[in-house]
Amino acid sequence: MTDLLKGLNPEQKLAVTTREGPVLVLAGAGSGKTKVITVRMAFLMLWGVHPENILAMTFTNKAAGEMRERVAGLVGKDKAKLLTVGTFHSFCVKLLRAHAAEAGLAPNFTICDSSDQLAAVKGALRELRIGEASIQPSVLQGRISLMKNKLMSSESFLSTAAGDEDELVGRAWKMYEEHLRRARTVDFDDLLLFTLQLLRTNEKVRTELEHRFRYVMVDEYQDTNGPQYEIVKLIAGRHKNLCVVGDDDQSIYGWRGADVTKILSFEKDFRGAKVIRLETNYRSTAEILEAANKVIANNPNRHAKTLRSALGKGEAIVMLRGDDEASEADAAAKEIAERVRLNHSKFSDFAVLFRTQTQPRAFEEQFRLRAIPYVLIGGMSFFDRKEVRDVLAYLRLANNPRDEVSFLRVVNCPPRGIGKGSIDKAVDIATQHGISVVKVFETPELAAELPAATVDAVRTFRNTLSVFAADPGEALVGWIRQLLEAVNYRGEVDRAYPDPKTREERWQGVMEVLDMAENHVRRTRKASLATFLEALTLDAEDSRGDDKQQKKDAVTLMTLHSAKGLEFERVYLVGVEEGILPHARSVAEDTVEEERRLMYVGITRAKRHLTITLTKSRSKYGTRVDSHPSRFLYEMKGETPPKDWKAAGGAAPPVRVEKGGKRTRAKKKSAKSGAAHLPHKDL
DNA sequence: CATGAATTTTTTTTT
DNA sequence: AAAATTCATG
Repeated sequence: MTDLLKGLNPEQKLAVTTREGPVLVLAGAGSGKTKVITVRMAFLMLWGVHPENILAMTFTNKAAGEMRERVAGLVGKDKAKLLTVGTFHSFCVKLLRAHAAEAGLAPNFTICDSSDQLAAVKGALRELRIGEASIQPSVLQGRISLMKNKLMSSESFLSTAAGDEDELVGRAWKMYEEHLRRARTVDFDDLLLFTLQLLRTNEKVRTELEHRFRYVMVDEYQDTNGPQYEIVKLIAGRHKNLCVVGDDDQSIYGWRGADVTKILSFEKDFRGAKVIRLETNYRSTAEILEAANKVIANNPNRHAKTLRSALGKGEAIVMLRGDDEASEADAAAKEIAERVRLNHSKFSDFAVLFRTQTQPRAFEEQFRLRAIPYVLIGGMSFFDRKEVRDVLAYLRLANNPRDEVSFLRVVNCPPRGIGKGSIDKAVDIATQHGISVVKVFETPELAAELPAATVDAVRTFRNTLSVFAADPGEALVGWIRQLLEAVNYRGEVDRAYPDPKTREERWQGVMEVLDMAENHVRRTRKASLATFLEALTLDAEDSRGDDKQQKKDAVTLMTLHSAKGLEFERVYLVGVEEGILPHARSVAEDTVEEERRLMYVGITRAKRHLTITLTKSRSKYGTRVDSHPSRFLYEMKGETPPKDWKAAGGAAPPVRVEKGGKRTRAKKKSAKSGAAHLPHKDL
C-alpha cells in the first residue's frame, strides 16, 4: 500500500490519501494530475472500496482510456475493468439507454452529430419560413447549444426574449427541438440535459446512482459546464466523497458553456472542502515554464500560481518567422527532418500545435515533400467526407427509419429519380401536419398529393432498405457490405467521380468505414449496429486517430484544444500571430483571456523544447494579408506590445531576426528568404 | 430531373 | 483557394 505512495510529493500524497469528503486539487500543468487521480483510485481500492463504487469522469474518451490503463497497471486489469471511467457524454448515454422510457426517449433513440444538428436547424428555419438571410444557421446552432449548456430552456428563453432577434431564435429553437423529437434523436447537449432531468425527477434512479457511486472523481474540472456540474452534484451531493481536479489556467472551453467560476467556487459549493495545490511541474524545463508563467500572469482573474520546474533550465525557446505559411511549415519540417536524420529525435517526439483547422494544410504539404510521416488529429475531415457521411446516413436510417436528416440525405443518392421539388413538397406537407417526412410517405392520403413517380421511387427505396431492418449484431461488417450492394453505392461513387484516381480515393473512404466496423466488432463485447453508430458519434476522434498514432512513428498535428492533457518532447507552436492566437473573433468578443490560456496550454505541452513560429504574411480567403506577431510574444518576454505594432512597418517583432540560411526548394514557388531565427536566452 | 457552370460564402476551438 | 450553394441548360 505504501508502495503506491512512493514517488509522490507531500501535496500529491495528501490528495491521494484524503478519502472522505470533498477535495479540490488545483493542479498546474504537468504537476502530476493524472498520477494523483489514478493512484487515488488504486488507493481507494486497496482500502477496500469496491471498484464498482468508483466513478471517474473525464473530458475525452482518450483521457478515460489512459486513466483506466494506468489504474490497471497499479491494481491489475480485472479490478480496473470494474471501474466506471468515461466522459460525461458516454456515461449519460449508458444511463439513458437503460432508462429510455423514464427519460422520455424512444428506446432506439439516436445521437445526432453537429452536421445533423445543423441540418435540423436549417429544417426548423425553413419550416418557420425564416430566411437564412435573417440568421445564419450555424450561428443559430451555436446559440442554441450555448444556452442549453447554460441550463436555459427554450420556454424560459422565449418568455424572457427581448427583441425581435431573440424571439426569432426562441421560435427556431422550439422548432428545432420538435424536429429532433420527430426524428427520435438527441443532440450532444441533450445527453446531459435528459440525464439531469431524469436524475431530478426519478428518485429511484438517483438513489441507485448515489449508492452505487460512493466515490466520485472529476478530471479537468475547469471545463465542467452547468449541466455537468448539476449531474455531479446529484450523484455526489449526499455523500460528498467528491474529488475534482483541474486548473483554472487551462480553462479553454468557455465558448461551450464551461464555467470557470465552478472551480473557483468549489469551496463554497461543497463546505469544508480540502484544497490542495500542485505547483511542482515534472514535465517541462525551466526555460519553458518561465515563458508560460510570464504569459499567464497577464490574466487578471485567476488563482495565482507559479509553476516550478523539477527539471533543469534546458534548451532555449526558439522563434522562427517565415515569409508565408509555406515557408513557416518548411522551416519546421526541415528542422524535424534534420534532427531525425541525425538520430537526435524520432518523429513521434514532435508535435505541431495550431489554433485553427486551416493551419495544418501547409504543414501537411511540406511534410509530404520531405517524406515526414505525420498524423493529423481531429479535424473531423474524415467524417466530413461526402461518401463517409452517405454511408453513415444509410446505417443510421436502417437503425432508425425515422431519422429524417439521414433519410433526406440519401433518398436520392444514388439518384433514384426523386427530385428536389418533390422532396420540398413532402417536407411542406410534413410541416403542415406536424409529422416527419418519412411519415408522409407512409400515409397514402398524404402521399397522394405528390407526384406518383416520386412516391413509387420512395416506396422501392424503402422496400430495399426494409430488408435491413433488423440489427445484424456481430455480423455487422457483412451486413454493411450487403446494404451498400443493395443500394448500389459503388455505382454512385463510379458515377459521381469519373476520374479513376479520385474514384479510388472516395471508395477508400467507404472501405475505411468497413474497417472501423470490423475493429468495433472485434473490440466490443455484444457489438451491434447500434453500438457501432454510437461509438462513431461519441468517440469519432479517438476511434481512428488513436491506433494510427500508436502504430507508426509520426509527427502529431493537432489543435491546441485537443492537445490539452498531452505532452511532447519537442513542440512547434505555430501561427502565433494577431488574429490567429489570439483569434480575431476572440479579440472582437473580448475573450482574449481564454486565448491566453490557450497559449499557456500550448507552451506547457513541451517537455524539453519549444519552437514558436509565425509568418510575415499569410493568405486569408484567398488574398495575402500581412501578419503581425501575437501580443503574447511580447508578454512572454515581459514586455507590453508597442502601440503601433500592428501598423504597417510598425515596431519590430519581439524576436530578433537573424538572416536565415539556405533554403531547399522542391519545386514551384519562391525560394523563401530566411526564416527568422532566434534563441531566446543563450544556451 | 440531372448536370455542370456561375455564384456565394467561408475560418475558432469539440463532446 | 476551396467548398457550398444557386442558376441555367439539356
